[in-house]
Amino acid sequence: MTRRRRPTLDDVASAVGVSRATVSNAYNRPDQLSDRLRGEVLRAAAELGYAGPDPTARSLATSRTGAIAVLLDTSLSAAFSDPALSLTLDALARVVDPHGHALLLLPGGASGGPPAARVLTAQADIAVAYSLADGAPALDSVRARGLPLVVVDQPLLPGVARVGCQDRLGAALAARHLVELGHRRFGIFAASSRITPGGGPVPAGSTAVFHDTRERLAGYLGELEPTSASVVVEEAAGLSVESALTGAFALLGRTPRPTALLCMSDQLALAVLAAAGQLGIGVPDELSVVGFDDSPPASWSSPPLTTIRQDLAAKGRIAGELVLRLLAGDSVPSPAEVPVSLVVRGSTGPA
Amino acid sequence: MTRRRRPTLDDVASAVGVSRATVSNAYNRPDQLSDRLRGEVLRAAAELGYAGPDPTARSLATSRTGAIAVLLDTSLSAAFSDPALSLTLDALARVVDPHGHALLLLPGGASGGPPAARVLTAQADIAVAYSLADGAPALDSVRARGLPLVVVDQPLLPGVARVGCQDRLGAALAARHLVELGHRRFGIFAASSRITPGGGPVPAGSTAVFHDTRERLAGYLGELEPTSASVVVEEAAGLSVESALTGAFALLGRTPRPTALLCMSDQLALAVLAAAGQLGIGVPDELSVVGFDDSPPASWSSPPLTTIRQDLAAKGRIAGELVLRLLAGDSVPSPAEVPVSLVVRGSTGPA
DNA sequence: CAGCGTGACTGAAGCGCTTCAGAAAGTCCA
DNA sequence: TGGACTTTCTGAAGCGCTTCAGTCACGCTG
Repeated sequence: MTRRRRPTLDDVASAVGVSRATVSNAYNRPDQLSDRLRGEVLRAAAELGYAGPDPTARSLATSRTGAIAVLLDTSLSAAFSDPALSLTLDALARVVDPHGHALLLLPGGASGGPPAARVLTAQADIAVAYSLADGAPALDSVRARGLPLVVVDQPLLPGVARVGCQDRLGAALAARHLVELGHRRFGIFAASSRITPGGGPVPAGSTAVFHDTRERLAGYLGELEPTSASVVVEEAAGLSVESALTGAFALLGRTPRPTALLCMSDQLALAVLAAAGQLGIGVPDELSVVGFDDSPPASWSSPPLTTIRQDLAAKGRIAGELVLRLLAGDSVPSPAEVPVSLVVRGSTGPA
Repeated sequence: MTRRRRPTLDDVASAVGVSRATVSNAYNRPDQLSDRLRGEVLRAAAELGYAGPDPTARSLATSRTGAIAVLLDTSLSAAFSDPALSLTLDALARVVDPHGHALLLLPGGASGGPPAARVLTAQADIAVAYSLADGAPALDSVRARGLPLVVVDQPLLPGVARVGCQDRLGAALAARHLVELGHRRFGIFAASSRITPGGGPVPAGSTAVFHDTRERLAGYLGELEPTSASVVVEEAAGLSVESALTGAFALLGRTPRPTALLCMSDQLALAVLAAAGQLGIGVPDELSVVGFDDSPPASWSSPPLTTIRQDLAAKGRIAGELVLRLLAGDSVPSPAEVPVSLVVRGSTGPA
């Protein structure tokens, strides 16, 4: 099979005996030519095996690629084992899809985000960054290219559109709930939040590189500190379920054991539930656990998880709308935040 | 802020006083010019705010986009709630990433795959189809464009690279295991396998549109039929956890209740475990359950799941290698299959 | 019948880059 | 010292498409 050169617009044009522009119009502006001629063009195209304008060439001419670069902090499997990401991205995709935009995934590496070079050579009209660490090099590349940018759950940057959630408030709600239940010994469980993931106890005053971690921590502490309750902070070593479990065991092994655990995500909270189960610690009798996100698995666990609900689908949808507006040339919209609320289920009880 | 036209290669060239080709070489073939000049070029580029060759223009000139279109059967959230997909895609990404390829996600719609138009306009060098229904229109579009294609868990098509697993054998192993444990009343639990998802009992002799479902069913039945055991087949209505649960309840509500359930994925098996738990049916005492895939959650459940292991990461890696070979111009490699094996854990026992 | 609006189609100028066959200028060795 | 190489850089031809300013012919109006 000699792989003949794919036919081009010109081939179709000369086959029909019209100009190249006319064939282009047949595909892109049907109103610009008579139905008769258009039919003829399409027929000739089919005969020649011409599948429509080459996407790349079209992109060059229109300076539109139809792709949205999604900058992720981690590998794909790690990223998608987080239901919150899946939901958010799905909602985003649903918004932009009807406008012909697909998602180009740029997974992160060791540096905490996609390599700069990848971003520079990615074919995309706009970038969406999802919970990248502060100062990730990928963000500089986006800027260098002059690509519009939407950030999700990240600090607000000048000239950048942003959507997030009321992290601090949510954390405060969670903490207040536990305080009101009479708890005095607290543990806070964070995902890996330092660039070099080691995990373990987090010394007071250290600063996370992730915006949401920082904010939630501030929310928890803001509520707890006035009560003079005891607080320990533990950080998971990585993003895997295994490292979450390890961290959970460490937290439950502290003496005196906290009676209430504030987890920065449902994933972490579920790991705590699993660990507590294995250790024979009764939830909520001996231990109260609060999650964050209210992702679907939160309601399936036993006991079902008390958590902070944020509307992840709405967050994704908003991100999608920001993308569309930026792409339409609107000026950078003001940052948006989805509201949070406390959802009390079965994993919390009186101290 | 007047958004000045982005600088181009030419701008840099004339700023330095060299030809356009030299600037191009400075980026793509450093050996083609002296280090001194290259440094000068890069410096001028930085000064002008030139972030490197425009990806689209480069693609047009090289006829390489650096993107791999991933054709999915479902929405993103549905797709990524399946750990098997995440793992496979992650492994694939890791293989192709070092070669500069990113994944362009084309989620499926109602038609059971991405719309044909999306495929025709997607900027990609090659397509990877993951478990699409037979005859999905997206596949025709791929062919029409003359894009190379790698299919995963799909029937072999002429001129297409394929990787799958030993579905039929795996299913047979699972069934044999249960037969040997003395079971006589079987239930088979399939994911939604008809184009119009209704769910419910599956009449004997009906044909699934998904290759793996078909093969696994054949494997189960091939082992069970000679034993004259009773077999009922149930299909989930959709891909969500909810519909899996609904199907599980339906299956457990049959009278007489099957004592052994063969599930076509771990996800389905876990749903059965959850349903059994709620109904107070003891596993493995009153009910044996076997999954398929051996995805990570299979070993976390209680009881841990007996399942058919397939090396998902290997499958993804092989898919990635097929992609690279096709992209390198190799002729279509012969189809590959990852082996399967029975992993006996705690969810199966004597009848 | 002059004048004009309209529908249908075309010519040509890009979009920004890669690449290949040279040209120019050194370098080396006999 | 001169021919054979090398190294370094350039000119120009694409890559395949979109788009805009027209051209042309036609029918309509007053």
